[in-house]
Amino acid sequence: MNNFRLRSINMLDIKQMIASILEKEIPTLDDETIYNMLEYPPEDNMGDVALPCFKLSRILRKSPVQIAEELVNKIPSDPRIEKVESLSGYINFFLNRQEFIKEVVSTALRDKNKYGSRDIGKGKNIVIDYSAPNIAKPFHIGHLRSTAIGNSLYKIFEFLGYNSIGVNHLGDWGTQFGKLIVAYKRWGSKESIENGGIKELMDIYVEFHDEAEKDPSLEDEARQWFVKMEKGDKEALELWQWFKEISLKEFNRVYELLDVRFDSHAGESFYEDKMPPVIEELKEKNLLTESQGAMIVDLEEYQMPPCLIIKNDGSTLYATRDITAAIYRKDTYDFEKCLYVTGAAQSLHFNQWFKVIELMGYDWHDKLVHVPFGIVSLGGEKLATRKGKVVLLEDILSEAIKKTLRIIEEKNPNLENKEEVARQIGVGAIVFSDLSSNRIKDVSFSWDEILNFDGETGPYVQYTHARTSSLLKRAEENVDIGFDASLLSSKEEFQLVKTLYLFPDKLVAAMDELEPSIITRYLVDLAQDFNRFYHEHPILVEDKDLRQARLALVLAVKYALANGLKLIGLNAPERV
RNA sequence: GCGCCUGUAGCUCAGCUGGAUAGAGCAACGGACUUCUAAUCCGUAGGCCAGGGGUUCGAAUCCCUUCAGGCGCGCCA
Repeated sequence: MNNFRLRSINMLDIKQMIASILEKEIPTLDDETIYNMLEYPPEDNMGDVALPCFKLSRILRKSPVQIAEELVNKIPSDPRIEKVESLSGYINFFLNRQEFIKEVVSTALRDKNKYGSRDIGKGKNIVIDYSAPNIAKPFHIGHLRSTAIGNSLYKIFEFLGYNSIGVNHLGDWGTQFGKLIVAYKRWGSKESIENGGIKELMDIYVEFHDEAEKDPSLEDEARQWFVKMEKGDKEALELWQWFKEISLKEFNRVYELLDVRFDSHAGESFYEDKMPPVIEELKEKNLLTESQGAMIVDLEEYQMPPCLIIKNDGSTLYATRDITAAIYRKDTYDFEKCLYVTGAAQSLHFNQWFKVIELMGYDWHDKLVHVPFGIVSLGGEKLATRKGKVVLLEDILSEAIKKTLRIIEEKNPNLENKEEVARQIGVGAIVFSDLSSNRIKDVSFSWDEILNFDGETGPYVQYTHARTSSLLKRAEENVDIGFDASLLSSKEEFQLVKTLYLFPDKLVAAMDELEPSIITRYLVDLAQDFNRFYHEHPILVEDKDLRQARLALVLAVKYALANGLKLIGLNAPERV
């Protein structure tokens, strides 16, 4: 999504600052080019921003070492820069630390819970399709990915000024309901379903598949029930509605725990009556061809298998629904982008129907974006609802909450509202873990790993945030931008500020790459730098000026941690 | 068979718009609580960046190729 890409959005952009100085000294290059050549050096003794001169070598026909040395001497002194050095072909810029610290910390203190936010998406709508569980099937660990990634993207776009529209495209239509009706009539009862909820529905669904292997006529029966649903049969629709209610009740319980909300729940059934005109349109545009009794859009020209629109029995498919839904959403929301947060296994499907939208002549086809993620496996095996091989998300969340409560009882038994804090941290641990590696990687579910609260975890970052709160509460004094930055002179403090400085850029990178894990990992870095600082330097010291300066840094970090946590869908409790 | 994705420390992963000695966490071992919450911090150990070619002043990063794993490839979503 390169059209989201911006240069740094920092008010204080140190690369920009240095690029504009260099531009005057290197007339052959514009500041844009120089800007992109600048990098952050790996070691402290190499300064804070560096320009490798190797590429200049060819243009200027001199050795990189020579170029670096000559340029260093030409660069005029600047109050924002402490010194400039040349080292083996690099020009290393050392910032005026005091000024840099002042600027970065003050910005955070001024912006507070808006720190890092922007209005670059002002007036633009982003539709995000995520979660989308199937009715009557359990909400398992695999569904968490779509939910967590989508929810986080929702918040990131909002924070950067877009108007996000969250859509839960519920899987609430299809032949599986026919199967459920058959199963219910044979093995279910009103009471058992009322009591057992989705677990009971799943059990009879699994039973259906077991029995259907022996008796294939059950499949026909199921299909007939689905046909009845489509024809508006009262009994069928009442059962469907009932299954849906039971499922939604449970889903909502999970969404409540996760703090996830949607702006629309228009699912598959919503598009039932909207498909015929779209099919008509496909016909009019001469895109449909008959093949083996079905209607398809041929995509051979584009090196893809055909996109199936209508089955040979006349019923529609998911591509039909997705095409219809996309057109509906474009009409309804006039989106800048419409994101589909679903598994990587569906890539081909999305490429196919995106192409169909293009062939229909819609110029907004390039605003549709599939946001794929890797699969969750369980001990190396794929999760399969039909086999009953699942780990329910609710079970994982409640285990994590229980564990958190035990830790609180042990470490901080006098904590107020333990239950709520335990929920925030327990759930946070799970969500954080799910958002900590690149979306595309497959993950293997492990109880040990997901219930680990040490190291690079949600509880670690939340704990660090609570530390900042605790310090500020104990201090009981006003912290403002009047602090003396020259007192923050240690390497831990400077390192912490350097990391803090990156926060706004990380948000843009996360949006640009549609990758919440960029924020998750950043928070770990920031928390690590903070904890080192915390360990090394007492904050609540006697000296008022020093205390004020350190508290200002603590508060600035607190804003970044809290805002970052919020953007990946976690709470930031004041006390743990 | 064709296509897409992945392969970095024992494990889980960063780093991939090429740049300075490849970084974290977990696990292991050794340290640090009379002091702001030890869900913390410090140290030790652990790498032919899957293999092989190429491009380049410079490759974990780009290109080609081989291997391994995952996923997909017409009436499920």
